[in-house]
Amino acid sequence: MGKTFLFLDTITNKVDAKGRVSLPSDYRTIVKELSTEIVCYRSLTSPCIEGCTEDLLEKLATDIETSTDFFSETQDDLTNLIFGDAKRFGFDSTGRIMLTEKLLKHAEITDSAVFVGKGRKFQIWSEANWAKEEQRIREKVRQNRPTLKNEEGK
Amino acid sequence: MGKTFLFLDTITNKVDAKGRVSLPSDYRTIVKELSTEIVCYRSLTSPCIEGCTEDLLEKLATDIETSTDFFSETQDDLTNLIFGDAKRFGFDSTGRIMLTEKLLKHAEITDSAVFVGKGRKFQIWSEANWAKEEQRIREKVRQNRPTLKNEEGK
DNA sequence: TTGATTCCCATAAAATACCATGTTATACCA
DNA sequence: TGGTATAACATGGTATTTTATGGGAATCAA
Repeated sequence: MGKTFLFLDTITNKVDAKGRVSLPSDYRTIVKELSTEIVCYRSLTSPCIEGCTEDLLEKLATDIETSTDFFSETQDDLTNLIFGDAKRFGFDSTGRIMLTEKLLKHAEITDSAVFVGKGRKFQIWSEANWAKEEQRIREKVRQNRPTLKNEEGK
Repeated sequence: MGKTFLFLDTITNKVDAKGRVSLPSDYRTIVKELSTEIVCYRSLTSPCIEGCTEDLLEKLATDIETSTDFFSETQDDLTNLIFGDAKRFGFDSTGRIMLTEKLLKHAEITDSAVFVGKGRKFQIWSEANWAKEEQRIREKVRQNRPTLKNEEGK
């Protein structure tokens, strides 16, 4: 069991004409420490990009393999959905990754990217969409105090 | 505890008149790192080609040997189908493989091949069939979100 | 021979590494 | 505590490498 690391904070960086963005330096530290890479994919539920370490996906692959069998339809659909959309992103010596057109479009990002830490994962939003989302979340919490015991309820 | 090796992303490459296709460079990297080879066979359930490293097929063979009761007779038959259908594909110095007529026909591929990462495996689709398949899966997810208990890590 | 497969070369485009600079954050010292 | 030196960072620009892909020569089988 190695060390664990959390993606934290909310950081806004510029996206240049080629789609390059600086990965927040805290995130880069995590990647280096774990000797892994960043993987990003379109969020299934929100107009944002989701990211995590390749470690985490690797673990997911193993879990899927052991909980479903080689020929199951579930395994087929799940793996298509997750791994087919995910892409590995390495950063150069200046710490930048190059997001793809597909991801940028899904998240409606043009010239600014907001990195939002989510623990083991993080998200990348456009400024406008993140402003809306943050407001939505805070509003929801104000009206309905969260509880850890019942997260699945809804 | 080595690096992780996952087939990711969705990449479309041309199939030229001779039947040659570039294997995505990420995939080639995996093959080189593992000192293995690519194996392809007709999907048992979809109009697509399925591929993986020879390593994985070996693992499947071992699994069958050591836990015959784990596999039903039907599944055992299916594995026979796979091994009988599977063929090794090496890529040339420019990174291309040459798919067989049998495989191309099964997947209805003419001039474009879509490589879809599935973690330990990948698939190769025609553009038209993949568009349909992706839509089917995303529609399914929209109506019934899969439970990925391990998505967050442990 | 013919038709197919493998290997090699050429090139355009895309991805990546590298360099330079202004800015911000951090460390250091009086 | 305040002020300055230093390091880290974000970001624009450029150079270099990798990759996909077309075409041709060499090899091989029937």
